[in-house]
This record gives sequence, structure tokens and C-alpha cells, in this order.
Amino acid sequence: MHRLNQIIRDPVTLPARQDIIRQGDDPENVHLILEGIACRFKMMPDGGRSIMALLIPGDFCDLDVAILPVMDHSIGTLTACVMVDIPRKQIKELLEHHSRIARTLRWATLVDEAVLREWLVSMGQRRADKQMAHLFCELFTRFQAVGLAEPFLLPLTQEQLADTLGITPVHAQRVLASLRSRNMIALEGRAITIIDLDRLMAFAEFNPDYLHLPPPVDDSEDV
Amino acid sequence: MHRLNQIIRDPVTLPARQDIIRQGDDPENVHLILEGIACRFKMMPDGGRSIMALLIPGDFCDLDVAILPVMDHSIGTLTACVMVDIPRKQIKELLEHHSRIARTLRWATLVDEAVLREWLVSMGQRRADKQMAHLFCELFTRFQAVGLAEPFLLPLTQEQLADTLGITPVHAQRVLASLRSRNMIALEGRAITIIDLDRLMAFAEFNPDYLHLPPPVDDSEDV
DNA sequence: CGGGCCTTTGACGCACTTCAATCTAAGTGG
DNA sequence: CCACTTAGATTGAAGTGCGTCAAAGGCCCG
Repeated sequence: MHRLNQIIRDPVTLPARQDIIRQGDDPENVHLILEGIACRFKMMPDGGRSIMALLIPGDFCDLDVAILPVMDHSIGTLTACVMVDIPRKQIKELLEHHSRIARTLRWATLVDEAVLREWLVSMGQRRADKQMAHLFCELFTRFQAVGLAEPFLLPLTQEQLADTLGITPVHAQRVLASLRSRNMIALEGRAITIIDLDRLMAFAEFNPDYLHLPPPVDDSEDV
Repeated sequence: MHRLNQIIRDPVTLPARQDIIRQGDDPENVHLILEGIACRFKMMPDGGRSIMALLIPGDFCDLDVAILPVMDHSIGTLTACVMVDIPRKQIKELLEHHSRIARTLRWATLVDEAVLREWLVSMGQRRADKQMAHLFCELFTRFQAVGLAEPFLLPLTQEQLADTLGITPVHAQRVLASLRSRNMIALEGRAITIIDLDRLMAFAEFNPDYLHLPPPVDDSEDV
């Protein structure tokens, strides 16, 4: 990833709730998140918003634009974010002439897709409480994978959560309260935090295989 | 695509409702569909099935295995299918040394992802009737793109449809009857057929942009 | 003719929505 | 420092889409 490091410069700070790319755009840059939480979303004709992915530090927002010229969805920040822009041409060049990096980027795309599949399952088959629990487990695992799980705080509003789960804010509130009353999560100020991961994972029947993470290193042997 | 043509040999015919690849497998071949309809799916702990993608002629079933060694979902036929196997190593080789083909395969993956996003929107925001109408519009458009839309017949059972839409077979039946009573679709034997595409598309608020198809050729000029 | 899949239909219950009101915390300006 | 504002969280009551359970009706094929 040496070559990628050369590209990362000029980090930009964006406020919460700001659009980065809009549906229909043909953006010049690919964006990489360094801090904060962003999302992919679409607006519905009735004004509702559907969030189809949460993007956390280490995620590329829009690798697709190197291949698909027009965005079929929008991307925006949920919390304040720090990001870097990478010229789309540079990504194209990497894809075509550096097969190892191309392979890594392809891996990232495929994991995105696997997450989408699991969200689709969640949306179709799990009731809102298990769906929300499952989301929290996934986010914890993904934050853990980039070393940001301690402490794990989710500073999302209930409306943002609701748009992600495909439910109403009112119901998000009730489900959240239910998970809290069962001592799986708690509120730290306005952020959600997990206080009993084991119980949450059991409740959500969470299996992280779909994230295709490298197996955790067992460092108990080489101290 | 000359190079791909060399690879296509030994088409295999599979009966309906047969697994092609199971979750957890580490398959040796990538599969390309020539005829029939297959699907990606996951089984739930309670025995329910969630269908996360419909695969039609021209679709690769499992391009991912060239990069992600373990399948996080299963693939099976819904109707009888004709498919060809392509050794995974061959795909890997194409990805690494033939950037134009690699680009085409990457395009295919990104469109898969765009479809998944739209399904997620459908599942979260659209009621079952509009969701089903939207699915029919998508399938018609995809079949049309590979020249198989005339006549357009969907030989899926209501249970298969229900697993795709995340609803129960009973409700699928009612929704189907409702679309029929509104003269948008009809049954041709046991297959579903569209009798009023315009009305169906308007009802579903269908916009095909997410399929990233090349714009239809206007051949009225060069006769 | 019979058996097995699908499809179709009905009654009832629950998860989630809708509408609406209240409450709280964090500004903002005087 | 305190009115005033405003976004978000919380709570209640009533309505609806969809699920569940159960039974009956078509269609294909042996």
C-alpha cells in the first residue's frame, strides 16, 4: 500500500450532514474516509431517505466511479468527517497497471457487496430489534478491524438509524429503548454504546463471516 | 470478449431447485448462466430462505470466488438452467493480465452491487405491491438487455417470489392477485407475464438508471 | 384415479406506522 | 444569566400492512 500512501495528502474536514456526492454526478475524485461516519443514500419521491451503507474510517466512498461514470446514489456525512480526495484517474491507473492494488480494491468492493447482502437479509427477515442489534454488532466488528473499537461510541441520531433500518424514527426509539432495557446497550451522552457484546451478538444471531475479515491474530503465543 | 469465448465450452444442464454452490464452499469454478434463472440465497436459522439476487442468462454466479476464497452465501437454480464452468484460475489470470476484461468483470460486479442497493431500498421503503412491481420492471429490463424480453415470461413460484421479496407466500399471493386485478400483469399458464408495462413502471416508480445499461441504440438513423 | 405440489381464500393477531403531544438538552441573543 | 429557539428524544393511542394458522381448490403426472 506504499503507493496509496503517496496519494494521501490534503485531508479535508467536513461538517455533519453534508452531501459529498449527489446522485447523477460524475465526480472527479474518489473519497477515502479517515475520521467520522458517512453514508450512501437515496432520496425517495415522498421525501424519505434510504441509507444503504454506512462508511467508516478506512472505507472508500465511491470506488465505482472509476468504472461507472454516473453515480446511482448520493453520499453524505452523518457526523463530522475527515477525508482525502484521490483523483479518479489515479485509481484507474492503479486498477490497470498494479494488479496487487487492483486486487485489494476489488476485495473492498466485494466486501461492500457482502455487507449489502447481509443488510438485505436483515431487512427482509429480522424484526426491527434484531436488525438493529445486528447492525450494532457489524459496526463494532468493523470498527474493531480498523482499531477504533475502544471505546465504541455511535453518535447517530435516531432518525439516521431509522433511515438505515428502513423503519420510522418513532419505532427506532422504541426498539432502542427495548435494547437498553435489556442491558445490551446504553447511551453515553447522545451516543450509543455497547455494554454487553456477548448478549447482543447472541440476540442478533450475529456471524461475522460475511465481513471476510482476516482471522484475528492470536498474540497470546508471541509475547 | 474473444478470449472469453475460448473458455465457453461444455455447457451443463441443471434441473430446477438444485444447489450450485453452498455457503462455506471454496469452489474451483466460476459459473456463467446461459439459460434459466438462478439465485443467491442464505438459509436462516429458522429454516426460512432469503433470496438476495436473481441471476439470469449472461450473469456470472460467483465472480467473487476469484478474490474471496469462501462463499458467504449459496447459489442455486430456480428453474432448469444451462451453465458453463470457468476455472477460477483462469478468471484470476484474466483479472491480472488483461485489464480490459478485468474492467468488464469489475463493471459486472458494480452493477450487481447497484442492484443490491435498489433491492435494499425496495425492501425498506416500498410496500409489497410496489416492491413486486419494481422487481418485475427490473427483470423485464434486464432480460431486454440480453435480448430475451420477447416474450417475457417469469416461471417463478409464489414461494420463490416471496423469498425474494422478504414476505410470506400467502402475502405474495395476495399482492400478485392485486397486480393482476389492476391489469398490470397476467398469468400465462404458471408463468407471470407483463401486460401493461407502462402502468407497471409508473406504479413502481421504476427508474432503470441503477442498472447502468448502455443507452438503447437509436437505429432509426442508420437504416 | 389418486397423490403431491402450488395456488387461492378466510379469520385473526402482531409489528410497525401514523399522528400528535410533551419533554429535554444545547444553543443564541439580549 | 436568563428568556427564547430549535433539534432531537420520549411517550400514547389508534390504524394498517403483513404474518400466522388453517382449510380448500386446481393442476400435473404417475
